[in-house]
Amino acid sequence: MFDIQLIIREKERVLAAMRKRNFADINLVDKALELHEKRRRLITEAETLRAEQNRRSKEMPQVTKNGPPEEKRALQEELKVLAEKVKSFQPLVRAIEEELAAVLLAIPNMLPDDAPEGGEDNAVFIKEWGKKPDFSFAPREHDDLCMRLFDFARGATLAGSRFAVLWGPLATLERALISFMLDIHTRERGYTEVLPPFLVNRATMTATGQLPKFEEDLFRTNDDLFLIPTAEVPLTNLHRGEILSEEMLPLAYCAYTPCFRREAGNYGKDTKGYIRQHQFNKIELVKFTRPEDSETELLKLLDDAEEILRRLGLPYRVVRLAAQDQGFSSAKTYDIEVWLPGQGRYREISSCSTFTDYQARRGDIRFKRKGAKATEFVHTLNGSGLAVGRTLIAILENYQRADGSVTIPPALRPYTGGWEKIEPT
RNA sequence: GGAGAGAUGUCCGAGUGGUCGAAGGAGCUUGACUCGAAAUCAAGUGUGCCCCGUUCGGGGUACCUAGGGUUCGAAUCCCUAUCUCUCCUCCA
Repeated sequence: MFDIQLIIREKERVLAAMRKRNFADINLVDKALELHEKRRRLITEAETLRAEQNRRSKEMPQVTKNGPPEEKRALQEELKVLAEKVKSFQPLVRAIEEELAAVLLAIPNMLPDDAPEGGEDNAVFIKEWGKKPDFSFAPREHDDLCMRLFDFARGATLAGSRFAVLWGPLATLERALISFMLDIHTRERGYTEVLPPFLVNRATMTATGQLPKFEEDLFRTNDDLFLIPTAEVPLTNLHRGEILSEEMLPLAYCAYTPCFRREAGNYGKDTKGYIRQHQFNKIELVKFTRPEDSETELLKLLDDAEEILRRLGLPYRVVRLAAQDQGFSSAKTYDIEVWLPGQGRYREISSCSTFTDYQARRGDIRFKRKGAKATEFVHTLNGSGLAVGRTLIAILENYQRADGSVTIPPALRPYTGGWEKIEPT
């Protein structure tokens, strides 16, 4: 929910941010102002009448007890008319408020002034880590290795395109990665592990920003529940409608969940291999912070995600997304991109963002400072820590050997029953 | 799936048609006491919106799970939904 007050106070800045995002419906801002003004006028009028009704109504017990019956009847008649009038405002006000809410829900989050201009190609390089492996042979792509263990044909039989079955060592490797990542985040990085529902309702999807605008990206059930596209959704909604106390903050949660995405609009993109699936596993990190802490907490969260790649010895770089490439609800996003030698390029493996108070506003997630009277919205942050399937791909491609076998990174071996490699298939 | 009970403020909990934004308690804040803490005592302590004055208040309005309804008037009565609990049924 965009803050109408911000529009009133700083319309030009809001518009500038929307233009920077290359957001089409810029007229939403004027629409919001207009509706807000209309609503104010209506409310003022309706509440004046209502006050009159309440005032007169208070006379009723007195009149009933002591007054003559005619006086009571007269008062009743009068109040009936007033009540009708007051009630006639209800549908008008509600219609306007619904319209205004719809408009405010459709406006993307504000951007910080230093948000980089441009789109996908304008991401700003932040840093890189690790040494790209040197191969004495032409490195293969992940699905070219372990060919029999990635079973896209049977995935298609069972469900359709963009579904896969993993066999044997790959299934184990995926499971090992999940435990490995969760252990690091919970034991070393202070996150509380959560196992949330994988299906959520409309209100939950609306708070984090997937609804109402992006329904076509989601899988929906007959019961009007949605399969989560990321654990960000249930984790961020954990405190929806709550007032947290300042001492609780920052809160840090992590969760393993499968993620389900329609991938609408990605036809023909990454159709080969395990890169882009309708269902994939992800470890997600979510934080709730005071507004003044969100910047530093974002950097910490980013480092928590990077740590997984460092432990696994996978080379990566970090970029800051340009305005047009950023998510609708996000104010600032860092992507971690892992090196994939088979593809010969970096691919996104984690996206770490601050949503400032945008999701908190939509989900009514507030906190109260010690000693303060007023409540404030928290800031919410999240990032992948990491996308499991893509980590598996990165291991295969970076640790492949000439004979088609794959070395298991040492840090992971306690989780794979001590295996040191996956044999070629 | 069947039968019944319930949902009140940060928490616990009273309230069954008007004087209820809501008793009481806990918590929290401030003050007193104290070298300090604890204990004790006193005062204060929900949120959104609208209007007016605009350090900071004042007035109004709405909110007692949500949405409808009855009524001049609803936390209180009726209907629906959601959730929780108990019993039965079923189930990994």
